[in-house]
Amino acid sequence: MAMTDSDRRVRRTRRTLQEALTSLVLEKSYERITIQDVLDRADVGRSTFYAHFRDKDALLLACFDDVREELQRDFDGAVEADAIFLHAHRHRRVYKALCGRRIGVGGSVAHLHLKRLIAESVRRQHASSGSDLPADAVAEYRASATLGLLMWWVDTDFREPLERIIRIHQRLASSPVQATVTTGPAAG
Amino acid sequence: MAMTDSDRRVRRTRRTLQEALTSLVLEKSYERITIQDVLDRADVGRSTFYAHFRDKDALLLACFDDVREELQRDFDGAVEADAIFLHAHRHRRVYKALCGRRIGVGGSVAHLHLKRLIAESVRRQHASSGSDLPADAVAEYRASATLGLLMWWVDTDFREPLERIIRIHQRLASSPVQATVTTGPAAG
DNA sequence: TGTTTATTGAACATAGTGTTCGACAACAGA
DNA sequence: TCTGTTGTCGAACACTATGTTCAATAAACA
Repeated sequence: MAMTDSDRRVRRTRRTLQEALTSLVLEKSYERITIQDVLDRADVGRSTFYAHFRDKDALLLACFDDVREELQRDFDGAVEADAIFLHAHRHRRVYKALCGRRIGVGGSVAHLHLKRLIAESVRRQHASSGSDLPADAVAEYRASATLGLLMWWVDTDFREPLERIIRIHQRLASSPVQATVTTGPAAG
Repeated sequence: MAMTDSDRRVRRTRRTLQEALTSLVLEKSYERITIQDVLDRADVGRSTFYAHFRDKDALLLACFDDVREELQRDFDGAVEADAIFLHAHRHRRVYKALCGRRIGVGGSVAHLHLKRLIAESVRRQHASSGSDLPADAVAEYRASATLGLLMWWVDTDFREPLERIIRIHQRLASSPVQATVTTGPAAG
């Protein structure tokens, strides 16, 4: 019940299980991975698994946890949502494993958490702009957009360089696709 | 093997199963619904289910199918992505059941299909605008954004009136949150 | 070193999946 | 209304995965 991180055995088991899941996700869809698969890959006893994690999702979250905390800190500092691209690039492997299309049908636990983080960042930005649009709607719209682009980047194996994807994001986020060329000089 | 719609029994069974799943999704998350649950609710034999659908996802898609075909037609006609809000409003109950947060952790089969439809619409729009941005990235960004807003609308039980959500979408899609006031007159 | 405690491995009950098959009932077409 | 067709029933089956228990063991800690 104690299960503190101070015990080397605990650290080892958790790490092994997390790595097993991470590597499995690169091979087949998260949903089709069974706990048994993880146990086999990790070579860890069944009862040991349940001593640490409630279920598969808990393990997935744990995989994502360290990385997520770091992202949280990055976001608390920065105002720009761009931070997430830097972060994803730094942790390419983890993002590839946990956020790509491989996981689920268009979504995942990690996906959900990422969106929440981005949405908060957007909400902070939007708060100071005094718009009459519903804040939640704006946050949801922009967070979904950014996350969509991020997922695309992940799924295309980070083909575009970091600087380029950030520039793409900035252009998409700040204006219509035609970029700074508007149809008219602020009609209305 | 025939299983034509001309047989009343076939129609009845399929309808019953679809309605069972739809109603169950309103009660608990799609992932936690078992085929057994559907059978119990529908009062349909196990073997009968497999005579019609390969698995749970196939049934879900069938639930969504009629509605999806209609949406496809609407989209083929319209250039605007707004069409989807009209459609969602017309089929509130289905959208609520199949697209809300209730289904999965941030995503679903229906979600994926919707995004695909929206992305195609976006791609058509974007094709004619001659931008230097990667078309896929733009499509993914905008489709995710629109879908995110749509999901928000669904999850808030269509609180905002149809006209309002469409206007919100247009403003979000066509410019920064500050709306039509740009930072400068087309620099470059 | 001795003590604590995480891990093991097997066993178990439970639950869901997907398939089969004979008996039955509902159907379409004449 | 009759007749042949065919969808449905329901029970049985093998199979896979889940989640829990417990005594024995091995590893870590201090």
